Amino acid sequence: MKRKTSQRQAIRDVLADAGRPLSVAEVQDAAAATVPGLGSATVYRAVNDLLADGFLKAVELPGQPARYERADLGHHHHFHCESCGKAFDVQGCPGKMSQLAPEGFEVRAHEIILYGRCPACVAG
Amino acid sequence: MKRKTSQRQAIRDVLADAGRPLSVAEVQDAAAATVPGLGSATVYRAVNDLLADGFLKAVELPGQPARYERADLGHHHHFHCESCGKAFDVQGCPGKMSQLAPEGFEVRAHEIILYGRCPACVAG
DNA sequence: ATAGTAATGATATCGAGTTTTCATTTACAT
DNA sequence: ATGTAAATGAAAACTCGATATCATTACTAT
Repeated sequence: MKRKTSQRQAIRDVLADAGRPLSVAEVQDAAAATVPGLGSATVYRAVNDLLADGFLKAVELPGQPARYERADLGHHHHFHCESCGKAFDVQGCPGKMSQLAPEGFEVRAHEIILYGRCPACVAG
Repeated sequence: MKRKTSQRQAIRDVLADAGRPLSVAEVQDAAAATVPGLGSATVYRAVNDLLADGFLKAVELPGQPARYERADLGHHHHFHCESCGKAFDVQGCPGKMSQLAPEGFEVRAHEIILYGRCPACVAG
């Protein structure tokens, strides 16, 4: 049976409150503040369970380790800061992406990724 | 000094005529028809040289090995077939992507990736 | 034709992310 | 409190794309 542990609770909390997609390394760093000594294997296991539960969904960016965010966020896209490497959510979507595809292609989904610098990096 | 070999010629030809981004494995398969026994290390080396020459540019899709296509193609985006795994070019772009980003974000570039089934897989 | 050296191909190695192993710890039903 | 089985953490192993090594092949300037 499934058990509640401080590790899993901390990992879930970090992801629930992040407001942006986090990598396993980012989750580990953040959750280690609550649970010192937290191991990466534990984070991987917890994240995979949260994915299976449907609480998280994966955000894949080219050439990057997978990030994870709450599955209940609705349609949106992502911004990848080329300076600090963090990923952010961007609301809104131009829509009608399917029309870009040539005749004969069946579009099931789309992803838009913006690249640039986040506010913190623009300021710093 | 640089030398012309049948391998490099075949690799360049395959990429020049592909009409879509090819992975190293795809290049190897296609070029092996012209140059039997072609090794993957040779393809990696030739592709890296063509990148350095500016003849190719890399196309990165999430969770996929890098693909390569001609650098002279102009702004466009990509379609990834979830059935056969091939990548395709899609012309056109909704434009004004920068407006999606929240205040304070500096957008330098964007990528749009469509997912679905290509005509061959829809038919098959 | 020959020498010099870049290119090739088989193989080993690397590197980053992720999973597995396993001894130990710990949550939880009893 | 106790037993048992799930969870943890450290380390090893694994995956897979990409690079490096090295003996051999084969362009090309002479």
